[in-house]
Amino acid sequence: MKWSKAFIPTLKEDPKEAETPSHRLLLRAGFIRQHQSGVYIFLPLGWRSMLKIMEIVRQEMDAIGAQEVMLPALTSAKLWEESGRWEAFGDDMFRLQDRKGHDMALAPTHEEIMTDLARVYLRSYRDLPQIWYQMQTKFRDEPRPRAGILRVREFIMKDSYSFDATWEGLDKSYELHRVAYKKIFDRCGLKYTVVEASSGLMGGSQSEEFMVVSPSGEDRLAICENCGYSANVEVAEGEAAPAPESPFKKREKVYTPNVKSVEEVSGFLNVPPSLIVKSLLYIVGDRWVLVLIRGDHEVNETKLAKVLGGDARMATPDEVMAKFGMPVGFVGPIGIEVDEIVADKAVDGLKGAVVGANEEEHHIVGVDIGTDVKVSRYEDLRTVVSGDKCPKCGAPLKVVNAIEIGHIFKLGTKYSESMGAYFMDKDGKRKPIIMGSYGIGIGRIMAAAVELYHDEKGISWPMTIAPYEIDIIEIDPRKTSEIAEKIYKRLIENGIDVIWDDREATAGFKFKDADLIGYPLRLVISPRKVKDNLVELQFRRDDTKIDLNLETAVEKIVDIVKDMRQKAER
RNA sequence: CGGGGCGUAGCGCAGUUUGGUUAGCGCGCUUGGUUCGGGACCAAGAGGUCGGUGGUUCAAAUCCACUCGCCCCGACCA
Repeated sequence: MKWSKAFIPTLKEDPKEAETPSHRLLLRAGFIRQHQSGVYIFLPLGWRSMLKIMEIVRQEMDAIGAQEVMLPALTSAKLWEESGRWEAFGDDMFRLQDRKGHDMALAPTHEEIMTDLARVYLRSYRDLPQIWYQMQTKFRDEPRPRAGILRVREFIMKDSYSFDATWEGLDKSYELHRVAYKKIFDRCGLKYTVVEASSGLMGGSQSEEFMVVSPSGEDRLAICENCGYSANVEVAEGEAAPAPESPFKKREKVYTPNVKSVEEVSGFLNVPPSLIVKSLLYIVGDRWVLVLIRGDHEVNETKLAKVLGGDARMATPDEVMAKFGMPVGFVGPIGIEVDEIVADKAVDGLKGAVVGANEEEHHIVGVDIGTDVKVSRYEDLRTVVSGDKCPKCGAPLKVVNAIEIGHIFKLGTKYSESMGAYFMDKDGKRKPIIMGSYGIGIGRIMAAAVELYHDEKGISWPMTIAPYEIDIIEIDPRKTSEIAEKIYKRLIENGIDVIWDDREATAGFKFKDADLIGYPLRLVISPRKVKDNLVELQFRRDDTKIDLNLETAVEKIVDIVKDMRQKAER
């Protein structure tokens, strides 16, 4: 591509709406443009990178025997009603009606459509296993799109689905995906971790996420730098640091006027939050459950749902007032009449703790949880925090932000059963197809790469997903265009993705653009060096430069590009 | 949905508090010339429903009401 003919609208100044690096740089470098909140246009450079990512994904999916299809984005409400997700998706689903008044949805994911296909054609164990995938636009009406293309309402996802006759088969399909995903992300040049994830309430037995650690990410991971343990905080385990010794040796009720929150209690009584026990009321069906957790900890709703059941919900202040006649801030475990008291493990054995007195304006100090409170069971109910001990090796855990770029998931028979996807097994019995689903966010790979590889000057792409591999910069096009064109053509002949900056502009201008966009290589052609029969090759990543002899430059560059394509594969 | 911020030329902003000529500045754009290894210089130009609607006023970018859109924090959530 000649730059003079290209549509690459770079911006000299930062767009004010962009804060995260990938958002800011992708806008500035002319990769994307916003159309509305959470909806983006991919400009030529951005689309080239997206296509390269998709091609890597395609190659690795095909390599495990997966077959590409293209499903509709415009889907009938009927299928969603069958699986129960017409309701379950709620406001996250974009809905519309056709002229006849039929309900439809813009698909947020494709389990239902795939299952619908499978139930018609996969009738025998002889038809299994199958892996089908597609790359297409998904629609989710996110309550709050953010960070450019990191969280959007319209996005391209690779989603694949496996169909197996046996659970061992599912394990195999899952493992194939896990290996393929590693190859994909390696080839995209990303640094990532694979973490245990929540299998939620879907009844799935296993689920892992592929995460790129980045301050811009929305997910949070607990990682152990000592033994490599890593998990999404939704499911991560860890042992809390013990609370310090309490100043309260004797159990007594104290007057705490207008002091409700943990912070206020901590300040008023001059006691660390870890010695305060929060008492939270949950309603499970028609039962009231009191949940105890340390003041410096947060309840983990995913874990709680596992312990109490999926329908558990926190009681509203009004409900608490109606049943117990006091504000939530003064609820406590002593003398309260509930159906069960469940405590987090970190509360076990706590001595000299501070709890609500079940009486307005009062707390009780010096409480020994084991003896003073009737706890029916201690469970892991809290979200781990930095500094907790690793469950595997005991070293301190770190909690970091991360971008989820892929998720693999053993679905089991949820969809096949609800939608009637059964096959006839060897033994003549009719059985539900065992499914897995596996997603990759194509745009998120692009954004994650920018988050990972950028500096104050701009982006620095991995060779494999750069929009162009090399940028030929002419310092003075009037004097060197013949040489530049010859090299340009020969690089193209050798399969190199090259852009030739033939614009009438100063050298500095071209360098700034090149730095911003982040081409891995630059070939600088200047009259000065050409006189000595030389051209200069510059590397974006480490800002090094080497001189190449004009005669052998092309061969050398081809070797280097090929080498760098490999290196991204690690 | 709660809290905060913003909307003035393609982009970034000033002007709004205290209403008053023809709404400015930088970048970008056009034309001509000079430059040519890190976002060049000189000269001349083009470009605006001041997000929208309604109101107050002799007079509104500026005051009032409503409304639309965008960003950030939180809540929610595949």
